[in-house]
Amino acid sequence: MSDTLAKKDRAAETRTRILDAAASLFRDKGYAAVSLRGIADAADMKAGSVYYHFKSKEEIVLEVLNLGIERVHKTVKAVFDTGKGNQENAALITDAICAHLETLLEHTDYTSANVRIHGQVPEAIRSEALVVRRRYEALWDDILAHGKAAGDIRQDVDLKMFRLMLIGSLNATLEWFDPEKGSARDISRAYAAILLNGLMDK
Amino acid sequence: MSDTLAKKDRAAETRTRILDAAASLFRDKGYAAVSLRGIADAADMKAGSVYYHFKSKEEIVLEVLNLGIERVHKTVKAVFDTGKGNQENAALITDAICAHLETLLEHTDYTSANVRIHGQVPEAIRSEALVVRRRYEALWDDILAHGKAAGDIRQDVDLKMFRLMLIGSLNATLEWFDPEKGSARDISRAYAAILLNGLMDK
DNA sequence: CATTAATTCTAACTAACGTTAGACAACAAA
DNA sequence: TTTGTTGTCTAACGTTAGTTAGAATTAATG
Repeated sequence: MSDTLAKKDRAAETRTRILDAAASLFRDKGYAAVSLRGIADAADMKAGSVYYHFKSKEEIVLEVLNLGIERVHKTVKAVFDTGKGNQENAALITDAICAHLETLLEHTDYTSANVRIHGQVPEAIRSEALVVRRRYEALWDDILAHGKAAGDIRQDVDLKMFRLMLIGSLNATLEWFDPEKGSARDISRAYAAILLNGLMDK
Repeated sequence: MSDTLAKKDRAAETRTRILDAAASLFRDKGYAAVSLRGIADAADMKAGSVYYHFKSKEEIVLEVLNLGIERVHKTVKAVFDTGKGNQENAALITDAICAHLETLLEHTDYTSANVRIHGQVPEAIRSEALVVRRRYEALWDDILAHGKAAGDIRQDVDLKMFRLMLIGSLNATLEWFDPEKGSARDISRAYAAILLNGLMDK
């Protein structure tokens, strides 16, 4: 019974093991620097066996990229859907920023792999991955439009540009983040405060 | 006369041609994806000849990285040195942001190569490049400290974190910048305004 | 137990990599 | 013209890359 289930899932589990290994390696070393033999090693198998589950390295990286975006997307969307009816916009946007940043820094290699290697993969892959990425950007456009409609946002801010800066600055934390020197939560709070209120006094 | 000079400089010119080619390729494709044959091609020579000027690929990338940082450093430092006596801090910081961003987006492949591949090079190289990078970060710490001393900066902002966010968000523009859709100058202005004043009204 | 299906492994292929040694060319000095 | 220096080229080296075909293994079905 659970045997049959386990059997059915065995291939899927191996697939996941390969993807996990790939995500972690891509995140650490970049796309080109990771070999299929390296991925296979980390997934406890031989290079040739990987091709039973994926037909190329590019297929693996595409799935890693998409899973990465989908995970942040889900988290941030949940925050927005929950809060948009009953939270102030400042609090709502702050929570959404925290959701993005904490997922990026703590919860999964997929998200950080996405950020780090998106610009390194072959163009055909990148443009496929862009489709999923655009959906996530659109979510942020919704969040910001929601705030603007309520009149809580400065009129002179270009929201497209703000969204680019927001996501860019959050993703850039990967380059220096060290959990020993400050929790993801603290960093999220500080980032949100600066993005919402700025640096200068008055 | 100018013959003798040209002769003396010939090796240096070739070196520069190699570095230019390498910077441009690294910027576009990442570190591992660029081959010495590719660099040689772009510099109009054969792969073996490159080794007359550099002893390894790592030596090339280290020089590209360092030249990249040094160029932004020089530009931003000039702005700071000129303005710190007679400019308001908001204007001074705005100008420094513009200097960084315009150098990054328009003036040289070296700077953008640095941003894109710093996380991809072998650790030995990265830690050498970090020395130069730290000097640039220290310049920004000076700029911000100068603003804080004048009382123009909000007391509750962690300046170390702000500096990380500032540089990170500026560098991230590389991922989407397209000169056809907006000049580097316009983007710089918009970024500075958001960083200094924030998103929210009041 | 025999058979079939689902995985994994072995072993190889071609192509490309960074690097090197030594022949060759270009040019200045003599 | 000969010589010496500087720079480039050719050709190869050993290694590793992504990928493939087919044998070997494992587990489920009859």
